[in-house]
Amino acid sequence: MPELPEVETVRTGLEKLIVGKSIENITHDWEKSFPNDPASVSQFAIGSRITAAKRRAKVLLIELSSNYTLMTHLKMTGQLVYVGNERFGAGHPNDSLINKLPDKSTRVTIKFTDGSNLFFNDQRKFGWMKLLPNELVSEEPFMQKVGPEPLEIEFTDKIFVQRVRRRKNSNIKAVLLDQTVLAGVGNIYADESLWSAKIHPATIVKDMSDKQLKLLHHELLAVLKLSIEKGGSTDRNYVNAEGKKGSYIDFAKVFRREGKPCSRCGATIEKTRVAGRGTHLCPTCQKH
DNA sequence: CACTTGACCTGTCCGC
DNA sequence: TGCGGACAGGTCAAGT
Repeated sequence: MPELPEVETVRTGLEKLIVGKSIENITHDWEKSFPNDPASVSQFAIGSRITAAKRRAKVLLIELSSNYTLMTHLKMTGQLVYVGNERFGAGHPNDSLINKLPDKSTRVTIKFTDGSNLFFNDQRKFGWMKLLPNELVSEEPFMQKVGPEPLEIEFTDKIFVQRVRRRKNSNIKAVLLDQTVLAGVGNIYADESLWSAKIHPATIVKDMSDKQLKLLHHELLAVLKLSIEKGGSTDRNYVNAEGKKGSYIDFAKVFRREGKPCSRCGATIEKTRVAGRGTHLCPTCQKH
């Protein structure tokens, strides 16, 4: 669920909430969620200060004053939630998530010297947080092969078309989900952008025109930008760094709207399987 | 090589 | 009510 807009929203929150804080201690309850050498953790994380919160694709890069980075992937159910000292503070009802943490899904707890905490919660344990020297971050296999950031100005429609066409025999949905083609798109924004561009998700790339692909590029950027504006999509688990949900799902045209009318033509939205994923589409607007 | 499928996990929902 | 199975969907490894 956390895709580019969700991870970017978390990043913005972390930048505001934890940059400048010093780490007092880190604990974890699941090895794969925090697979780091304890000696490195005590030497390069404990006692360090958070200097920046960056993002590349769906990966968060929390930089430390020791020139190490806490590289974090939320995968499907990961959450990074900051909890300050005032648990029952203004704007937070007693039953809000931040008053319940840590809970049974808390995998890693980063305690700061001022008594506040950053909790890495992850129900399904697919996510991870690993400590690396800054210079080794770009050496990670994923970072080596991941494609360009779609919202960077250099990512033109020409480059989009060029990169998508490398996968000429695949269906367009699989290509949008391929992180080596472009970074950050997941199931929600693949479905939403294909609806916007009136393209059937199972369309094979070689059967598509440049005009169609350029339109898809345009619609994808619009969808990603709108979602960032709305704080991302909360389908099930996603919350931002303050434990709050995003509202993009209220603006979604097809995702989780199966059985409901298409806002463009009135036909009933369908759910099917494309590229091994649950796929939402309008059977009338999105023809092969 | 290009492309597809299964594994990693837990919680929820649906049918019997 | 309880129980099995399908499903959720990001990424990597293994398969065709």
